Amino acid sequence: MPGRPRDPALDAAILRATFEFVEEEGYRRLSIEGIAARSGVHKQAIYRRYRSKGELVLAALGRFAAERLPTPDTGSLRDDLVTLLTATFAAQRGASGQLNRALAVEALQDERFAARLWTELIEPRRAVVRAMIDRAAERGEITGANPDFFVDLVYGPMWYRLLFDIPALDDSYAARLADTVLAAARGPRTA
Amino acid sequence: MPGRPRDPALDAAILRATFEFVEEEGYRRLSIEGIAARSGVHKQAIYRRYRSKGELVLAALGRFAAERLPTPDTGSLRDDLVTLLTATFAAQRGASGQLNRALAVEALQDERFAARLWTELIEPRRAVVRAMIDRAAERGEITGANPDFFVDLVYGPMWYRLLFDIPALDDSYAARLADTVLAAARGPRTA
DNA sequence: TTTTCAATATGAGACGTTGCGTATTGACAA
DNA sequence: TTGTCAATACGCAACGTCTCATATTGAAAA
Repeated sequence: MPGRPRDPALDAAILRATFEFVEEEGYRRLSIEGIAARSGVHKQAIYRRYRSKGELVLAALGRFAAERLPTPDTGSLRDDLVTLLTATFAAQRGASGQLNRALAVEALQDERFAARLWTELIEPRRAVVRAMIDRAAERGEITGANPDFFVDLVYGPMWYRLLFDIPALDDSYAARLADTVLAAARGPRTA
Repeated sequence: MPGRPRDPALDAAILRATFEFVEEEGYRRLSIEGIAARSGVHKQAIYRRYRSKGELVLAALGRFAAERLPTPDTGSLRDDLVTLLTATFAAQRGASGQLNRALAVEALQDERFAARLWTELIEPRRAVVRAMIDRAAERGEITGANPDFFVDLVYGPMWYRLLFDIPALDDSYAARLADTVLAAARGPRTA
């Protein structure tokens, strides 16, 4: 039962190397063996911790990025959205974007991993937006129909640009998206 | 100069095998060697025609799916959108969806291929929606600001669900999305 | 208290597999 | 004579597994 404990320095070295690697060279060249070589950690030490590259990237993203995203509650749906999206998009322009791309590749090739990604990463972030929408509905700011669908409207364009054109995800894009979601959530002009 | 001409039967066999393969087994197992084995065509015959798996899939999608999408012009933006999205989403639930996923994987790993994909496939489809929006603006149905941004609103959620949950792309999703884009395009309620 | 022992981690290195993309060969069609 | 065809082999990269000797830990035995 006791056994030698895992070296926490290796945990950190692995995640750090993953982060740096993907930031410098993009997802294309990211490989377990590459991370092992870069971090000086043996390949097996990585496989002992993560079953696949996807799990490793998921852990790396959780460690370095997810906690830094805000959970705004300003009293205005638009301000909440702008705050969240500005920070989120800024992260996508850095390592987070590359890691998200990596996760997308893994998810596209493995349905079970896609499910894990959804519940562990995507859904929690959806919940943040859903809560913002719910609060706005309570305040009477919008009509509360289908909050879940509006969440797609928020994150859909982000992933779309994450796939094809990350630099498009700038502050003005965030603001426009916030305005647009707001307009849509308010319902058709002809009440 | 002439030399022996390529066998058109091979062209067809390759594309057909690609189509069937991806439909039955998803993208995960799609490989040039697998397609070669399945179609009875030799690997080199494929490489003679396509430089990479991405180009092959791009060709297959162009051949079997892209031409079947409608270019509606009903006189109503909502009807145009519903018609286009219903047909597009239906295609995504079949082989087109798998092929698009395959293209996404290739694009994520190769910037140059991503650029090709954008200009050859994504942009033409965006143009269809942009044209619909432009016509609506001319009719005074909507305010004509930023048609390109609204195109993101149309295709963003589609790719998002293409990544994580294809079955969600049903007729009701198409209708809701059309309604929502319309509401957003009309601008804020307070004129 | 000291020793022993089972359990686990570590780096090093090798292994078989898959898929990539390239090259060679000889037959064959224009 | 040129380019396609099938067949086959090749080098490369990365995967994921395995064995080995060594190191580190907690618990049990002396």
